[in-house]
Formats: sequence, structure tokens, C-alpha cells
Amino acid sequence: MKSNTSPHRDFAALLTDAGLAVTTNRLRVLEVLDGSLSPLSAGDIHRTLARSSSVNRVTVYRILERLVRHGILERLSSGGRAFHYGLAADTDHPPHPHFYCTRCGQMDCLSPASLPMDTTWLRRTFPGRIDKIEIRIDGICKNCLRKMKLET
Amino acid sequence: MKSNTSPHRDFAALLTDAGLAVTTNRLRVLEVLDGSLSPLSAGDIHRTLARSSSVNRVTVYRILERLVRHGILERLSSGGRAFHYGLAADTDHPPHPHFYCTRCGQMDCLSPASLPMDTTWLRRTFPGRIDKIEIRIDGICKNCLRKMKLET
DNA sequence: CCTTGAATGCAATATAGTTGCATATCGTAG
DNA sequence: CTACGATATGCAACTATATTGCATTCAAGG
Ligand SMILES: [Mn+2]
Ligand SMILES: [Mn+2]
Ligand SMILES: [Zn+2]
Ligand SMILES: [Zn+2]
Repeated sequence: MKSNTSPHRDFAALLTDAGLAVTTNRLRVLEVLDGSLSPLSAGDIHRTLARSSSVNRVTVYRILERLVRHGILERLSSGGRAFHYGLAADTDHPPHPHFYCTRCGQMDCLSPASLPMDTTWLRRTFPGRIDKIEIRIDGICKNCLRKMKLET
Repeated sequence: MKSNTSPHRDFAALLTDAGLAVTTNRLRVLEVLDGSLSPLSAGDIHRTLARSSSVNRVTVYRILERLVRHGILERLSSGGRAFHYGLAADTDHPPHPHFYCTRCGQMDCLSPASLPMDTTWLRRTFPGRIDKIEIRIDGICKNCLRKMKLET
């Protein structure tokens, strides 16, 4: 029985299909990201993994890089200095904008419908190759706004 | 006589109006960005300035940070590791998406009309504070595409 | 099991940006 | 015009994030 509310995919198959070895570290990275509501930085992921068992942070960087290059993860620039990573868009997880809180560094997924946009003209007329379109909203998240009020 | 095709603004006045001291370095940073067709990284700007006279790179970082905080410049995340800076949007220079070439690192301004989008619903319903909306297209620029073909 | 190429760990290195503090410059009051 | 206080700049050290080289371990196929 496979739940369709909790979207745990078969990550081993996902890796195999991409021609990648199935290793504990790769599965654990994917599980962390799958379990997260929002994209995480390499540091976030490394800290999370390190709580259950030791992984080298370089390994985390290499896994992320590799999974991004195979289209399994997507890498988002965050408005801060660290990239954030999330499961790549696919049929039941369409591309969407993200919100980045410049105070706490938290990144959130927004609904795909929150910022509707038509890319067909751009894609038809742009003279280079388009690989990705990234939309990021920067600001202060709800939680931080509340904290800021309390502080004053 | 003031040209209206070549958009050299009175940067000294711009600084004064913002309550900032008018220094040679600040004027030179603004001139470099005004003369550039596309947003530049702090490193680009520093190299350009250093060709005519010596400036410390820390000074460039501090100028950029300050001008961004006063709304004179805007800071764009680039898909790579370095931020890029350009003159902030205003009435005759509306916000627009940017293209980032992942091969040569060049960033280009796109026409504001190239990716039309309606932000009103998002702005009305988002529970946090929205400071900026950034749209970036990543890919390979025309020039790099040509070079890549020649190489193969 | 064995073999082999890929994955991982670890140390060193790279890149971009930041901080502390001393000195130089700007803006203004006299 | 000059002097003074505030701020900008230079320089060195430092931080945060990511990458590279190389030795060791592990996964996948026979
Ligand atoms: Mn997302
Ligand atoms: Mn632009
Ligand atoms: Zn926040
Ligand atoms: Zn290019």
C-alpha cells in the first residue's frame, strides 16, 4: 500500500534509473529532503544527517551536486550565501516560486499558482539555451515578523 | 544639455539625497554600473575600478552594501556564488528578469515584458513581508553556445 | 567470493564576503 | 579658510561556503 498524501518515493529505484549507485548516504540525503517541507542548505542537510550517523560534509556536497546534475534535485539560490536544495520538479510536483526570509534564512515553497506566468514567448524567442527559471521572493516571514514586534 | 538616451544620472545628487557622503569611490562604483549593460559582481567592479586607480576590495564591498541598503543599487543572486549588482529599478528603469549564463558567468538584463506576471494576488495574500521579487533564467548564452559548437 | 570502478573521508585549498582597528577624507561649524 | 567630529577607506585577519587531491572503502556485476 502506497500513500499518496505522504509522497515517499522509491529512491533506490530513482537512483538506479539514473544509473547511480544506491548508497546509504544518497538515500539518506533524499529522505531528508523528501521529509522537509522546504528546500534545505547543504549545511542543514549535513547537520540533520550527522544527528543519526556520521557523514563527511564533502560527501554531502558531492551527493547534492551529482543529484542535481542528474535532475533528481534542484539547486536554488537563496538570497543568502548558501544554496538550497529540494526534490526536482516533476509531474506531481510542478515548478513553483520560493520565499526566502532574510532574517532567519528559512526558505519556503509557494504554490505554483501564486505567481502565474507565461514563459512560452521567452522560450521561443530567447537566443540562448534556457535550462531553468527561478523565481524567488525575499522578505521577512510571518514568524520573524511576530518576533520583531515582540522585541520592540 | 542632458542626453536622454545615455542615462547618466547626477550621482552626486543621488548620494546627497540619500544622506550619504559623496566620495570618489562611490561615484566611480556608480559610474561603472551605469556604464554597464548588465549587472556586475563585486569582483568585476573592483577589477574595473582598479584599472584606473587603486581601491581596496573591502571598500567596494562596503559601498555596494550601503548603496543597496539605501535603495540605490539592487543585489541579484546569480546562480553562481557571487552576487551581482545593478542600478535599482525606478520609474524609467522598471524591474525585469535577468539571464545568467552558467558557462561564462555573464548576467544579462531581459526586457520587463519578456516574462509578464501578476504579483497582486501574492502581495495581497502573503502572510509575511515581501521586499523583493527576483526572477532569474539560467542557461547558456548565445556566445557560449557558438563557442561550444566550435569546440566539438 | 572477487574484482573493479565509483563513493567516501580527510586535509588542504579556493572563493566570496565580513570584521576590527588605525588612518584619511568629507561635510560643516566657526 | 580652517578645524573638528563623523564617516569612509585601507589593510590584515577572519568567517562561511564550496571544491580538489588523494588514499581508503564500498557497491554492483560476474
Ligand atoms: Mn519548493
Ligand atoms: Mn537588470
Ligand atoms: Zn524568518
Ligand atoms: Zn556565456
